[in-house]
Amino acid sequence: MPVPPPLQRSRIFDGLTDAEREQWLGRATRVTLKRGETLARQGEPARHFYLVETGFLKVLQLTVEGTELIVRFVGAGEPFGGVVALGNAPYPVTATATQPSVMRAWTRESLATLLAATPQVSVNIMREMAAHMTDALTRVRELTTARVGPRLAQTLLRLARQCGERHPEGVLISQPLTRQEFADLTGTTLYTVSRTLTKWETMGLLQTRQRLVLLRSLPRLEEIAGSDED
Amino acid sequence: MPVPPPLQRSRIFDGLTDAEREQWLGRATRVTLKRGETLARQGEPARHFYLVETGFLKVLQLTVEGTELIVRFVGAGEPFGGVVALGNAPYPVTATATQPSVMRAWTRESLATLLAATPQVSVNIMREMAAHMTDALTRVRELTTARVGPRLAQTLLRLARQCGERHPEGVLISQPLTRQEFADLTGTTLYTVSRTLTKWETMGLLQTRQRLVLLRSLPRLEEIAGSDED
DNA sequence: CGGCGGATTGAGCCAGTTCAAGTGAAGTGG
DNA sequence: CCACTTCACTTGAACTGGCTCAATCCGCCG
Repeated sequence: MPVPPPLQRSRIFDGLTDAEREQWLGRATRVTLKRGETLARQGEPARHFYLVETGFLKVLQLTVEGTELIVRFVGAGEPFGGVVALGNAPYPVTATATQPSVMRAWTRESLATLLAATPQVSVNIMREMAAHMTDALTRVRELTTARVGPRLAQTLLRLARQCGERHPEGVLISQPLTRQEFADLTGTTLYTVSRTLTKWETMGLLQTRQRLVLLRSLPRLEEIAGSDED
Repeated sequence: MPVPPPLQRSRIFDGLTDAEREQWLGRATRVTLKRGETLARQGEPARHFYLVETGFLKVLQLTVEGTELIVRFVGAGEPFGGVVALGNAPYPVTATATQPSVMRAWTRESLATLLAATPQVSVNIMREMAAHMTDALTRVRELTTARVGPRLAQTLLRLARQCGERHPEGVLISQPLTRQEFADLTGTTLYTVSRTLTKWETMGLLQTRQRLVLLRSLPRLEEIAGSDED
């Protein structure tokens, strides 16, 4: 069986030989998720390590009071649950499929065995974690300093990086997101998002059609993101 | 030579035999820092992995514009630079001693060798990272939802956990911090911090003397931290 | 068609920022 | 030992970004 392309390219397997990659994939089981199904629930024991083969996950953190924080999105080739599956901590977040998705899953035991054989993968997992850490700190810094405008611009640019698709007239954010979700990601209200996006649309910076956003001028958005005005 | 107590207890060495611990410490060099000296600078190649033997580090992230974010404090027994020393990424943060400090340092090469011998340590390092990740996400969530009062209370409680000292009348935050630093940690201004702390002082929740803060009622601070009022 | 989830837009308001002035404690150098 | 500077903190007063609430609109689906 040929290895599916998105998994071939996964940065998790950087530095491995094809044989080693095969060895990993051979030990994995397949999990399919319908749109809206939950892969892992915050607080449950972390029994598996996952890699997205196709589809998209939304990672949430919930508070005791019920407010939720969108932590990140996980696309094809990206891992989920790497750290916790090794220790025996529960999942610190909830992961839900935002579209029909196929995952590869490894049990804690397989993971431990495979990591012992190919320790390079733990370095790769740590690198991913470090990147997420940097992202989280960037969000903290933005929230403490920047105004809403620049923050929203940053959010759009980050999403473009995470799930952007080339498009004749710019970059399309391929995930359909509601104004509320943009607001959650940016740390504001859906009203302010609506007003700001409308303003930018009239300025020709972007275009929205329903829940999709097409960025038409990355440079000007970057300019806004870096300034302290909007 | 006996192993110094703070390193004995370090969670980084959880699950290791005494012999393995000795093996780690035997490969480490000692670095001493004066107050204000910088151990690692953001952007420089990460050549070492460190463990604090005595003292205290302040970890900062700097933006291109020069604003700085206090990421966390690192006390005795805690590691610094764990992830990046494995990949070959540069340090994503700057670490400065806030008091005279002694560090244990391992080169990338030693680290790789030792981790191969005692893989449990990588699990421990990942666990630390996961904890920091959770902290960062908690900060993000607070910044997007909570008012200043609860956030400041959370900051005080977090500091108490990170560097609190038992004291006859409560818990003393052992690090001297300016109002500006509290403001940076909380995501507000030094003026608001000053006003809020003054108010809480008159309510008997805490006491400040110069740059030190003594928390006199953790339960009431937790109550404020969890509410959406102040 | 009506119902429903999402988006827009207007108006008012307030938490918290900003600016400004003043106090006090800790250095520093003559 | 005392003037002078510096740094941290407090407090008052005014301003405002963006939140809140409410009304309305739009597109989709059964």
